[in-house]
Amino acid sequence: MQQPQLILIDGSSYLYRAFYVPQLKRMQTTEGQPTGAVFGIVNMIKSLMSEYPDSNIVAIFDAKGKNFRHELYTDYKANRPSMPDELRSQVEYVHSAVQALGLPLVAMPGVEADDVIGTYAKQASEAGQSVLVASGDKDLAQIVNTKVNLIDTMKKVILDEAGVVEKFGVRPDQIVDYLALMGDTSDNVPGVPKVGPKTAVKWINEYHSLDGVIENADKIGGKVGENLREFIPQLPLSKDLVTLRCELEVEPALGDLKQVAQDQEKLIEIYQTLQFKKWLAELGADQPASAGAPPQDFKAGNYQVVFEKEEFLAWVARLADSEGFAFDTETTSVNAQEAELVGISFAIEIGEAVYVPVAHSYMGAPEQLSRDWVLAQLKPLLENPALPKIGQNLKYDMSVLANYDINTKGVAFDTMLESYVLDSVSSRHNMDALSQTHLGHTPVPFSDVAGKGKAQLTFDQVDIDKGGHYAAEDADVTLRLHHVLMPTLARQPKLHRIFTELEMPLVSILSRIECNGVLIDDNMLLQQSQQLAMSMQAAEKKAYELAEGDFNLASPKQIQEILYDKMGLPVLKKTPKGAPSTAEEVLQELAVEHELPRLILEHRSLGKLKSTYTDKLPTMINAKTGRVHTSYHQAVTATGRLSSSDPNLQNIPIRTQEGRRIREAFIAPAGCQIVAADYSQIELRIMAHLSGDQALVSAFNNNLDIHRATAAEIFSVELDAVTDDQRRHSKAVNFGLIYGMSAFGLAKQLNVERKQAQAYIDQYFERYPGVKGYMEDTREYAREQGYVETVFGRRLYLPDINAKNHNVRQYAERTAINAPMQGTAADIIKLAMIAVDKWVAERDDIKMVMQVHDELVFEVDDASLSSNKKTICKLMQNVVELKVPLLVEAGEGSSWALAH
DNA sequence: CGTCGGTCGTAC
DNA sequence: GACGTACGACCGACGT
Repeated sequence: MQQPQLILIDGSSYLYRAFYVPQLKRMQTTEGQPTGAVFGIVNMIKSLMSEYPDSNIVAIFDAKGKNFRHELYTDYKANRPSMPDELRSQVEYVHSAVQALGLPLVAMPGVEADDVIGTYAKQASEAGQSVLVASGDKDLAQIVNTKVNLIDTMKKVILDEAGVVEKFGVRPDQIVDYLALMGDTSDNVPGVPKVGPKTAVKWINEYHSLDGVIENADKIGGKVGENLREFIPQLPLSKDLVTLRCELEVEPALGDLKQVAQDQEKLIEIYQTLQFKKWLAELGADQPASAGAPPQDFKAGNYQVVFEKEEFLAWVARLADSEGFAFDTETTSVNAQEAELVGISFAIEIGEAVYVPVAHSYMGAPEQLSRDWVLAQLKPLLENPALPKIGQNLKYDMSVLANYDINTKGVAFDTMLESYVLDSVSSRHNMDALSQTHLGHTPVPFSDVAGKGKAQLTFDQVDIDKGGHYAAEDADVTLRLHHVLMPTLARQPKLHRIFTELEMPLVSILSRIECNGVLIDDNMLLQQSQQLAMSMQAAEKKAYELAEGDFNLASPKQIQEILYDKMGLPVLKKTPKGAPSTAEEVLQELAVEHELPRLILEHRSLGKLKSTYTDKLPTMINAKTGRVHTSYHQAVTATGRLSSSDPNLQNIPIRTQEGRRIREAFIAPAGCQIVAADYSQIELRIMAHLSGDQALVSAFNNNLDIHRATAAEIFSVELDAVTDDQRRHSKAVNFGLIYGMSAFGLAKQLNVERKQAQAYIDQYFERYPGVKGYMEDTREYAREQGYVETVFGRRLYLPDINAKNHNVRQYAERTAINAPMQGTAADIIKLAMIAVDKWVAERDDIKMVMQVHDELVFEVDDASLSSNKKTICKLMQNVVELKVPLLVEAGEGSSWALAH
């Protein structure tokens, strides 16, 4: 059968099968919504569609509720557990996906999917059509004939009549008899005890049918014979149960089943929700349009490479006369601190760009203009604040140029940040992605020019013509992106202000902070590493003794085997995947009773400190500067925070004694002190401002200890009667509120009954009704607008806020609560950095060296320590006026640890 | 031998 | 299932 005219998919059978495929079982979205069954079914349908493009494909599912078989036999499917929640939550998606793929979806109440399939197959084959039934269910073998075949797509085998005989040992018309004899444990259909496939086939081949077997029951000896005779009265019922009803009045009628075109938008929506990235890419929708600008035609540009002085000077003149230009540096490294400039490209008009190579050094490379000479010509332009520069991730180019003593000014438009401010959530902001979405153009990939993997060349080894085209295209694409994104941004005044007054000024500041770097005492860290190694060895040795064997203390899987399988400790909690959890809190619980989990915990925390911090940080010290230069990322987080990497300086330990020692290695050079200034309770203050809640506002206005004040309210006691425990519990409530925590989460955090946690929350909302109202309003606003905003108007889209799925929607709701507070805090510290930097720029006795979300860290000369500290606090506190004051606490010391 | 997803743990 | 935002180490499965 080449191309069957009709394909009938047994949706329900695949639903279960896909769900239980081990590889698919683990699939879920980042929010924890399982997706494997949807993936499996959609994958199967897609492959059928591509294999049989000319066939009419229809999907049939079981309808909800009981069917006629339950009436025939009350115990029908009685053994079957109800559908697991992880599968139930996917059914809705499967149905939408099937329909979005263009397939008619049939689900008839009162009968099973198999009956409907049987009926359609019969009608179609009698009308002369060839039919292919896609199912993993053996029951359907009974409807196979010359026109109707069965396919098991998971195993890729087509069963015709001969195939059925080969697989089951009986003909299709004997399948019901065969099934009746065996029974079916999963459906709870009774059969003859001790009769399985082998015996059933033997009997049917001997006596041709169930009736034949029954007639000859006396001739069969042994225990099975006895069983057969005993169960003969049951067999007609069993046969009835396994026989498909192929004479149904089906709705819709066969003639009305017509596969239609895919609904791309709907598919994209589903794939986005379920995070099926590969398929999004197939639909060209992996980068959703945020600016809504129609992709323009991208005509190949006029790209040149410049080798001659005169030609270059002509370009310099043009750049100087322009009203702004896009540029891009090409270098030897993605790390700006280590990067050497290889070339630089410019674009003034769309479609025209030039590349100036200055340091390509492969064998046979043509002679180029000298780097120093080129930079000397460019320096006045690049440092001219009145000449606007456009770039993609300009911080990188600025940092590279800074190492050639060029202090880039007029850093006006960064396309990465234009995109980020427009939509921080649903898009990525790298140039290739932006070009794809907004220009409908795929730039030459870097790997095409430089290769990939081990064989990847640094740009100085890249052929000048190839590299020149690549580099010129980058400048051109950047300019084009700017022309698309900036007008969109300009139409939204609040976002435009965030961009021009917050994000763009920050670019130079971050470049400077990175360039400053921070001084690290590597000897101190190496010593700590050695101590940690010794402690770890000791823990390891004891653990092996207790476990009576060696195992990897760092492997959750092996710990699982030892603790739960070998030692039989109780499983207190499972991971989302169903494996017994070895997470910190679980082991902590077990550690009360047992030594081994305590040792594992100890080993784990020591190992974490060692590998992530004390071993790693010394390797990150730049050989030239002797300092550590992190990268701050300005277009990563959904809320507007910065992130830090290579190394991440925003998660250096502080909460535990041993961890805190790492901060002792963050030091000031001789003659300087570290000053750390952090906003006190900034997110709660923002909550007070946003909600306007009287009690909360007045608590801050009276400069109360906020957790104590909360405790006084929740527990209805006087401020000075608050116990330590009450304060601790209130602190958790305050944090929980910021994160949109539930009673369950709070209970877990505090190790109290859920009821008690709920009582705290209820009491809180009663005492702070403004907060309650604010949270309700925020959810409502998010549902209506599809986004939430910070105080300054930074926008955060919540595409899932109206999702059907409970989990997904709740996740979006928590984000809606948290984002305005976290985002406003991020905006405020960015403003503070701008204010502080303006002041710092005019002095040489202070440097900004780190930002950690609500904290700024400086190196300050001893001489001007106390006055500078005061100024920092003043600048940070007064950067914005809210309904409550901002409080900044600053400390000083020879190390970061001491500055707290 | 590299890539990638899952899990865990650090920060605010 | 259940607390928001990140980065990164390690493990183990998988593919070249």
